[in-house]
Amino acid sequence: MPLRQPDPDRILTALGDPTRRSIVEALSTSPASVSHLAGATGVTLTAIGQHLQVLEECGLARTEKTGRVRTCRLAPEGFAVLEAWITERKSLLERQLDRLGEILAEDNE
Amino acid sequence: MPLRQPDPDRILTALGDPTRRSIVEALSTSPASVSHLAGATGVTLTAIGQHLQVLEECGLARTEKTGRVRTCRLAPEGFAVLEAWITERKSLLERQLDRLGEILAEDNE
DNA sequence: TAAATAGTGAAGCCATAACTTCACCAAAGA
DNA sequence: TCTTTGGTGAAGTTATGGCTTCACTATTTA
Repeated sequence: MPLRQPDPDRILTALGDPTRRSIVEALSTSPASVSHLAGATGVTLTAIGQHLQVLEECGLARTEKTGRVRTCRLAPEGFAVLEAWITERKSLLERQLDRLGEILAEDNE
Repeated sequence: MPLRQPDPDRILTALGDPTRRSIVEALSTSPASVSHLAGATGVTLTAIGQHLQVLEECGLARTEKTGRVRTCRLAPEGFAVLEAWITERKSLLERQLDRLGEILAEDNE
């Protein structure tokens, strides 16, 4: 059972890896099995399993096993958290640029 | 001169590192010098320099040197690109969930 | 001018994380 | 039932990226 505790730190760490990004890319089209993902990324089943664990733990993916095949899909939670993080940085940054603008305006008086 | 060629891959790789995230965090409040960032992160000036290069190359930061002090600030470009990336994944994912909903609805007829 | 401060560049160390192999289990097909 | 397919777990290897040190340059201050 994965924790699925999405915080920006974990999420960004997870997305830092190119193979995991490939998995996300593949899953953004449609759900897929572990072996399908292995084929798509050119990596062993075991490796995919390990990556999936990371992706699940940070809320970027969800998986369920029916019979002998595990179906993997993206999860909205992680992406929502990540989006919120970026939005926050962007607004902080804009505030900075505004202040900079004010200072420049004052200097020109 | 850094390339400053922002693509999601580079950006996510860059943000995969905790120290680089600390730098971003620090800079989201206000611009800072290299030594200030070194103090804030508990890492050498050299290390900061290396991280800044990465952040600049992917359009997340910008720096300029006046006299002997290099001032570092966040750059909007990288964040815009990253935001676009997430938006894209989110919408692809929603499309998937919609399709899933339709299928479930058909099954219940 | 001397000393201190801010940063850069090269070179090397090292921990970690991604990956593999191997052995194994369980479901599905022949 | 035997075989194949899909996946898991443990254990080990290895490349890489983050960090350091050291030597150095360029500003700034005393």
